[in-house]
Amino acid sequence: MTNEDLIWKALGDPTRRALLDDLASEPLTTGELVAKHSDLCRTAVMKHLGVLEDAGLVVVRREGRHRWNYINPVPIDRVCGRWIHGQVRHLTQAVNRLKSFVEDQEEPWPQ
Amino acid sequence: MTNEDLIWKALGDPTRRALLDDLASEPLTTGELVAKHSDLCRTAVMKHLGVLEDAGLVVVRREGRHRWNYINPVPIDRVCGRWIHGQVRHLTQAVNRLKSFVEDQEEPWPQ
DNA sequence: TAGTCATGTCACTATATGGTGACATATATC
DNA sequence: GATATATGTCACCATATAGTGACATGACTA
Repeated sequence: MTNEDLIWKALGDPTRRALLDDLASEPLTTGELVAKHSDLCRTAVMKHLGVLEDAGLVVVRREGRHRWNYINPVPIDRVCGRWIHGQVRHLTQAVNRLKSFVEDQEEPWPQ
Repeated sequence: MTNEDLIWKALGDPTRRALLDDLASEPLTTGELVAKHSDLCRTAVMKHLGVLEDAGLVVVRREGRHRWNYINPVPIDRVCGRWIHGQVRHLTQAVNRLKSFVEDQEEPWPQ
């Protein structure tokens, strides 16, 4: 399991992306995050934070009895650069291929 | 489960990202993809292709007894634009927060 | 020091997921 | 038509994952 795999797996869960969204604007304690997600118990939030921390997407600072969770956008940017831009590099030719085969189809392809 | 959730979930598996890598350079039949992944049985490859198709990341064209799998980079680009760029937008201030708190720590934060 | 508050940890459950083999269908080829 | 080939489908298994409640730890506060 490479670090990049950990990042993708962490981002694969909608709850974890929501947690990252919360942390994007400001660091929050675990308790504050739990308060924002009334549908989850505290243990579930902590598990998700653990996954995000293992992936390096969240960095933790302990202060007294508080645990401050910081988003770490660097890995996101790295993955975006290495994989997604690599994919998008093929966009033009792939779209051309799609166009040429869609001419023989009735249904349009997914947006 | 929104379409965006399906995309992230599909990208969360390393095997599926490898399949997309294969399709990035050229469309392939299912049999050709199976040949490229000797560690997987054909059924497993087809399941992964089904997940990618549900997410709209792969488009299928049937030709006789062949099934041609095309990558569809449009959703990847859309997700990259809507979520990742939104995350990276916070990069500067987040990095500043990280820097300021790291001054009080010994260990550097994950790369 | 006693109590509370926030966090950490453990055992457990239900479901999702990745993987497989067996069998069915459809198409090209002899 | 008989056969080989590529794909489709089904039931099944093992494991990973998300989630929960109960309990433990550790720090602030009266």
